[in-house]
Amino acid sequence: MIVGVLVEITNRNVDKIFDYKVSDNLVDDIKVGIRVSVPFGRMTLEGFVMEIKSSSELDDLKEVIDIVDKDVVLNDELLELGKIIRDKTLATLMSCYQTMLPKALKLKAKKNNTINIKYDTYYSLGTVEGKFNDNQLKIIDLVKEKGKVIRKELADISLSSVNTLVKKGVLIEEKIEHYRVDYKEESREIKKLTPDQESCVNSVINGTDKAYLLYGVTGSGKTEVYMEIIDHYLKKGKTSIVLVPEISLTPQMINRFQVRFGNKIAAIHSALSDGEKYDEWRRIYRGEASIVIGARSAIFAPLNNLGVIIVDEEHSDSYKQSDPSPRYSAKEIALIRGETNHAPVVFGSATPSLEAMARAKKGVFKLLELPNRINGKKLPEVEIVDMNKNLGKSKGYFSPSLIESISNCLKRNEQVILLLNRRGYASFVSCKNCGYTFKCPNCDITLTFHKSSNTLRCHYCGHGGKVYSKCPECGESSLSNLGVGTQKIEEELLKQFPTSKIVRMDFDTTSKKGMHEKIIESFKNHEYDILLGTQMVSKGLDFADVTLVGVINADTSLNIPDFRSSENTFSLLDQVAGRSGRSEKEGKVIIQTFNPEHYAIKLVRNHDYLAFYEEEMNIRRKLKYPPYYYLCNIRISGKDTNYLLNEANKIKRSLERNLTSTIILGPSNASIFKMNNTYRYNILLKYKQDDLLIPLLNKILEHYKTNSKVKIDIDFNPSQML
DNA sequence: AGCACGCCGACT
DNA sequence: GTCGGCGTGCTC
Repeated sequence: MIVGVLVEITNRNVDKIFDYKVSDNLVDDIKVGIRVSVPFGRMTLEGFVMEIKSSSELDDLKEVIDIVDKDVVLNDELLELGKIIRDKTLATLMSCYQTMLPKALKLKAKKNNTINIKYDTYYSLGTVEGKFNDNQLKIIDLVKEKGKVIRKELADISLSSVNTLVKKGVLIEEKIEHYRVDYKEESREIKKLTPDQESCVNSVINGTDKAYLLYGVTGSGKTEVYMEIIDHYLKKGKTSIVLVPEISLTPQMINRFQVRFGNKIAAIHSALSDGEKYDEWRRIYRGEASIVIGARSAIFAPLNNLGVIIVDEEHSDSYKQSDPSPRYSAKEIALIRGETNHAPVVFGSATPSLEAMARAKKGVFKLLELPNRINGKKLPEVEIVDMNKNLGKSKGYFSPSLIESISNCLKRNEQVILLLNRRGYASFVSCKNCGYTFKCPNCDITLTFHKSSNTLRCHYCGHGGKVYSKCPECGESSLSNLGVGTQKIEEELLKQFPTSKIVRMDFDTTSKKGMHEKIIESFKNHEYDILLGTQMVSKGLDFADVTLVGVINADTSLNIPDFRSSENTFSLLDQVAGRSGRSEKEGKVIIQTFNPEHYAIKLVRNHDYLAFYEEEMNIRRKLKYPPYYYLCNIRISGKDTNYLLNEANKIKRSLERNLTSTIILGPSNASIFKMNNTYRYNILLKYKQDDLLIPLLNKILEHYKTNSKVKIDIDFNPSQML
């Protein structure tokens, strides 16, 4: 027997199958998809068995040293899926497999993990013979009564007595696997669905479409729809995956699923330890959990019999992995797994991504709508405050209107959420007086400020410009790249409302484990009047007494150098607006901005997503952005700038020579041009369809794989390009 | 990823 | 004459 093994090195030079002989004593346990250890050069490595065969083209083979797993860790579906992801992302196959597995099962070049299966020790009765003392008799009686007793219980009597009895054969010791995560019994408390919700559920469970877009306003009860669909498949013996952005994977959210489905769920989130994640993985693998709820990587859950895949908050950019390769989109993988398992995929959002809505309009996804809030309440009234008119009056941060609304809200003993928009809070220049920002004439994105060269540059095409000392719009010398933090806002807020209780929720205050949850709980319990936070407060929170949402600065996210900045801004504002007035009391929203006429802000007033969609689509078409064109970013990095730029230009010329229908931009400096003493250039591709692109990029990667001076990273549909 | 091989510069 | 720099190439 010969096996083809993919070894645990994530490097293009060895990302291929190596053949090994299998000795007779291992033959019976060899399966495709298990891990084995093999000699590799002078090293001993682990690797996945990719194929089993009887002959090899080489005749001098080494032998497999040992088998690591009894059971398959990569089943046929995942093995195949890895190859698809490799082909789509141009990552190494090994990196694709590594991202599919929990840390405990990843191959380990070094002994970097010692995550073990946890066992509980139990005792049962053996042959009861001889004389016993009091402790021993107590133990024997207890075991006799219960049949099997956990070590901890016997330890209360005497552990040394237990040990003696084991030695004599009176007690038999047994280790039983124990999961670190515990789920309560389900209560199967099912809420009555509205006719709208019911119709959405029926469309999916009776439908024949491969994918659905559930477009439902904030508070319209999308989660209930998901749960009902899942329940339908559960009753048919089928399993489900629910993808949620990590930020909304809160204990409350998990609890909602647990209340309904009890221990049939497995929740995979960042608060779990590696050991807990491994336990959840095994429960899924063994079919003990049928509903997997988790962030991006949960799309790789080793479920059999997949019935449906839900992608909640579909517009979230967290579904795209951008940093370590493979740069995959969990949404795309959801469609692939859906297709192979004949399972529908349901994408849900109150502000769908343009890509999703465009596909829905084309009929690629079936559109389902929930136009009303579940409690019959209207969406909150939104007031847009022009901060240009508030200059000087309120030291910038709070308009009289916001102050008044907060004050009224506090008087009524209701609660306030304030959003400090800090997205991409960085290096763009804007006028403090009028809010003017510098934009690229070619790409219509905000230019980024480069301190070192004192220039403004476009990260898409490389267009550069000098920094002005005066604002070209209003002529004031008030250009700055300053920003504010939540701490500063809290101080200002306390000056205005000295008796109010304010809690901050941002990266700093939630970095400690459990703090996020704690802040939410205490705010819910009315220990605070005002919740002040960054993007974290915009999603999923559901507080009955919040009747005012204030956005302190709507513009920051509008100015980030990204063609999606308008989309992200509209989505953020509409989502955060949805936190207000979710229960009986009517809600209000105040948005402070320097750009009151910008469509991404103006259209939030009437929650007019569809008007925003139309307007933004026009821009995308004109500027050749998604969903009209696909993007692909090629990053070229290395230590030697001159050499690098020369190679980048060579790559550009090669692309130009071979691709006829692709637009090629750059090379331009990446926004963080120098990082860890390596320099980075970007070449950006825009294309509708180009069959020659992937083969050509593969050729380029092949050409540079032995060149240690140039590193090439390719990112299809990048969510951001740093 | 490691590790050896190999071909040029500065030393006992 | 040798030690050692790290560019290049290979690992079933």
